[in-house]
Amino acid sequence: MEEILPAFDSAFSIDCLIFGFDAGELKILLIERNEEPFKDWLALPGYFVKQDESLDDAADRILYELTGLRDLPMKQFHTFGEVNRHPQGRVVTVGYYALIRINGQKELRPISPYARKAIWRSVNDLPKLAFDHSEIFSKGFRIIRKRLNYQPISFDLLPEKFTLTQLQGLYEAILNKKLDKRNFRKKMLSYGFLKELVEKQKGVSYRAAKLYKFDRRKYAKIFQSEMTA
Amino acid sequence: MEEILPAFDSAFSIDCLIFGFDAGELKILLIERNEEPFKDWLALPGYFVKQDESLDDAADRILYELTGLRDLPMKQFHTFGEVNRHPQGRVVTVGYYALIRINGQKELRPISPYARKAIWRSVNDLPKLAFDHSEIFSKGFRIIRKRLNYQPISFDLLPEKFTLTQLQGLYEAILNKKLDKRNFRKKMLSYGFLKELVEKQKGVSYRAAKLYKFDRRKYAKIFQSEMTA
DNA sequence: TTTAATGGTGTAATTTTCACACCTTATATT
DNA sequence: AATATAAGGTGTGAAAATTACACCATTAAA
Repeated sequence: MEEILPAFDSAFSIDCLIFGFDAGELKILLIERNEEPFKDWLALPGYFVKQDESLDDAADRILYELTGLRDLPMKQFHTFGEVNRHPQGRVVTVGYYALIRINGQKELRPISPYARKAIWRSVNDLPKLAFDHSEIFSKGFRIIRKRLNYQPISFDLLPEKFTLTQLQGLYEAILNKKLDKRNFRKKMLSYGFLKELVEKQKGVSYRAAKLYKFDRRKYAKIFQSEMTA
Repeated sequence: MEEILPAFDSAFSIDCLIFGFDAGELKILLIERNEEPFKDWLALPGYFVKQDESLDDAADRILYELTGLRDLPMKQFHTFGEVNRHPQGRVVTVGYYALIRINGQKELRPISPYARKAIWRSVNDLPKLAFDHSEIFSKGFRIIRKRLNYQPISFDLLPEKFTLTQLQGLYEAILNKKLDKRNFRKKMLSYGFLKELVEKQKGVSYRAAKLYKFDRRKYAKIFQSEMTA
């Protein structure tokens, strides 16, 4: 191959915003860095892209190496390219996000030595993060929150079987406001992608709620235009 | 600075999707390449980012050098990172877009020798473009079209004074469907950011239409939440 | 004066959104 | 067994937004 690319001291990286939902709180997955710079700081799971892998592939690999999570349906949300965002050189980073089920995941265990551990932290209680990761988080969260107004995206955050109250709690956590119970239920059910189960909630000390499942088939049919973009 | 970045043969670039509107047609700005690879092909205006400039700064500079257009309010829409998208090495490119007034622009004149000229082409009649630019165009156009459903973004595409019919024609060109005249007018006027002028259209051989101006102040007030994200 | 072309306007039906309160059911406690 | 606790579950009316729909007015050119 001819060498015509500019000879830069630069690289690109991926940073991942992985949202989870647990105990009524929206959480995000962070790693404890085990490498300079920002050794011992909390950071978004992120690392350099290799030369022979696409951004999407890199996002999958990097998330796996740093947290043990695999094959999440991650999507790009923004690319960050300020000149001095990385102390050791020019690094442009592509932000990816996914929304997942916390409890559906086995133990989080970093494979790579660059992360000491991976932990969930409430989005309402985040410390200052390494690099410009606090800003990456803010930007990504804003984008995802807005997206929720146009299309329901949150089913991957819940257990497979869930109650309408759980679903509402999730929406409230993301949008950061109270919703009306009757109107919320009416609207969600009207979409037609919730499948009512015979089964009921168990182990609660009050009236057990009906459980629902998310019907991906119908969801995809309804929102296919949004999904292709 | 310590050298710790991976020593890759790689670079990042910017590609710009500049939309214009003229004679009832939505157009896009292309350059005729004057450099290998893809010499003589049509391409999106795009080039490499320098090491000491941010992505946003690079987008401004590159567009200026290739087309003579300056200081457009460009925004990122997606980053493309397939391994073999560039024949000469690993190049990740960040897509930016803007919507502008074709006639408000002085003559388009590339400053850089990399482009022979810059031309407007109808989006409905695009040839195969250099690199993966055809795909970049498709993806960007889809994203922008969808965005139009949530917020009016198109005033920069029209002359300063415009008729409601022109505005409707623009919406129809972007959304690629017919709209109802009365409903469209009612809705647009209800936003409150169109200022009716006393002046009328001139030089038409039929009843002259009222002219309107876009009130940026009011627009910003109404859509500020969308603009900060 | 006629024609061609676009400008400009209103209403009723439908759908969507929003605000709002009470009885029911399951369990735990006494 | 009775009661207390905690959440489950349900409907209606008002207001707002969306949709469908057709005809006369105005201007300049022929």
